[in-house]
Amino acid sequence: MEFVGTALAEMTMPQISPLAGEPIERADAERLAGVLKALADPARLRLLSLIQSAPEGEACVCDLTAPLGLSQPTVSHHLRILTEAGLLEREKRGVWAYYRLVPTAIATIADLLTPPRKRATKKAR
Amino acid sequence: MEFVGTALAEMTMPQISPLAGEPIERADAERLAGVLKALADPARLRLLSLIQSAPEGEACVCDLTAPLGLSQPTVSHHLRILTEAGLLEREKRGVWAYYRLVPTAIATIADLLTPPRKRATKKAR
DNA sequence: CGCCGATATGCAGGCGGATCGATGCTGCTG
DNA sequence: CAGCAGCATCGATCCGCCTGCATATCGGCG
Repeated sequence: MEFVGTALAEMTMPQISPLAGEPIERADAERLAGVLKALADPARLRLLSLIQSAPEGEACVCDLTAPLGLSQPTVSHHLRILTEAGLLEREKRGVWAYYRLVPTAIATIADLLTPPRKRATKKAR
Repeated sequence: MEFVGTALAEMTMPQISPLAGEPIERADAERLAGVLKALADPARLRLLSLIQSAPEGEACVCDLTAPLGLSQPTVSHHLRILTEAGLLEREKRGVWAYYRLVPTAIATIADLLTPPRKRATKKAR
């Protein structure tokens, strides 16, 4: 369901802090859980790590299957989930599909989880 | 598996940044994924939120079943998972079991996810 | 001491997800 | 224009997990 892809944006804009202040709504919990579920997999964490540390910050599928020890369809599957979650972006160049991290996606998730050490609205830290 | 409970501490100490710098090892990925998996559930996110926003920052099972709309065994099950993941701590007082957030647990996860905003080693492309 | 209320655990059903092999699709390339 | 290489999709299998019902356990109370 690619609604997950929009979940990050929807939660980012109102800047809700799910784990601070008022109890979160069921819908917010499901959206955040959807994004976290995309992260909560060893293979996908390693994919993000591999792509982030790749030469140009990008990598194609053929570069990722070997380090992971997974079949190409499985890697494509994980990349698809990460992309739909809004964590990766895909660019097709010729025969290759290059994936790279969406700049602030993961940081956004981290901010959503971080409780407000400060009072009301936190700016930066 | 209560090894998950120790996962947070193990990752915290060396202050590894799974999603920054070198590609993470398989073991680190599995540990982090284990903790994230505990978070990646709507019911558990709402539990954390409810407990955090409760009067004394603590709540017993009987206070949580109604807001969640889940059966008591199911709520106990989720609380158990969160506790084993190191996110909650349990205190039995009389007949009641009070749960509260482990102070910096979630913030630790957020820090693990947060890429180095500080230009430590990587160039921020 | 026996009952009741608050939790935890066992058990089972049902659904989602991780994985792989096979297959289809699309650009290169000779 | 064949053939091949890189990816995505499909179908199937296997495993883990969320949930509820039933039951066990433990502490307080009459």
